Amino acid sequence: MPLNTVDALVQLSFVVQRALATVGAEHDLSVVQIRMLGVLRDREPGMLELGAYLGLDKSSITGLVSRAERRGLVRRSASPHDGRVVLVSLTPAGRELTAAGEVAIRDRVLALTEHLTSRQRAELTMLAGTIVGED
Amino acid sequence: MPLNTVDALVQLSFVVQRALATVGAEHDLSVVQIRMLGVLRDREPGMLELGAYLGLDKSSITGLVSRAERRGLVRRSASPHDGRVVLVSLTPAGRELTAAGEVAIRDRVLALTEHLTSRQRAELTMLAGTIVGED
DNA sequence: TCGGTTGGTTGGTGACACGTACTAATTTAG
DNA sequence: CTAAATTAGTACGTGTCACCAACCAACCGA
Repeated sequence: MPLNTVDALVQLSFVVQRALATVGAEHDLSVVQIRMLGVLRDREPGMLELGAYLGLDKSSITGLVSRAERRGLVRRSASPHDGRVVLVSLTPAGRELTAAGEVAIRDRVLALTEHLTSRQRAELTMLAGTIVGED
Repeated sequence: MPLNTVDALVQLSFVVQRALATVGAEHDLSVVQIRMLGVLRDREPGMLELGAYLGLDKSSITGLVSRAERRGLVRRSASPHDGRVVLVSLTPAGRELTAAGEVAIRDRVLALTEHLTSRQRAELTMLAGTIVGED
């Protein structure tokens, strides 16, 4: 019995999230932490700004960053421009782990599309890109 | 800049999950609870079986069901066939909430596809269905 | 310079997930 | 037909993660 659009998208999201969680578990990372590391790849935001990227309250960010900092993945530093702001950035160890996770996620997610032709994969990429409003 | 397949799927999953979380929040339901209610729509599983559907450990299910039970959404009952088994089913209130959530989720998720033509929507549904291995 | 705003942290609460340890019921072996 | 092993579920402790409210320090505008 074919799925309707809603069920298909919802189920797909669960499958992808499970893939992310599985990869994360191999490195003791939660999905949220993976997202955070991803954000930090090419940014050095303040706590509040980081929270905006992740859709989290600032008080949630404090703990998230503290746990990652305790593991040496991330670093807090003072902003030279604003004494209130705490900038967050990847440490070398964090950057290394991020790179490794990136590869693992790529493999795992691409494996999900193994039954698609490359044409279908391109089509899916385009459609997903439209929905998420790629720039 | 167009996204690659992996990023597109990952971002799409976050967008859909956020939609689910938003709808859930309107009814004080987490995404996990929404999933659980969805599973129970047409089943009356034991705790362990429910855990298998959700990919959760049995010890996680105890709390999940207890919280829903406390809210009157779900009911525990003894299995007539196996004295060890606790069957979980929706109460009328739970069924009502599930139906309301279903409509809200449909609206919210379909809204995500508003920039797609109906042909694209059908294509996306088919591709997603292939990935999740619809039966 | 003083009052308001902004950025972060702290502390409290609650959901959720896991592993371990335990009980009760069932099944299997001998 | 009992004794041992397995199975279903709960209880408890730990940790992540999310929120809100209260707070402090730094900044900014009048």
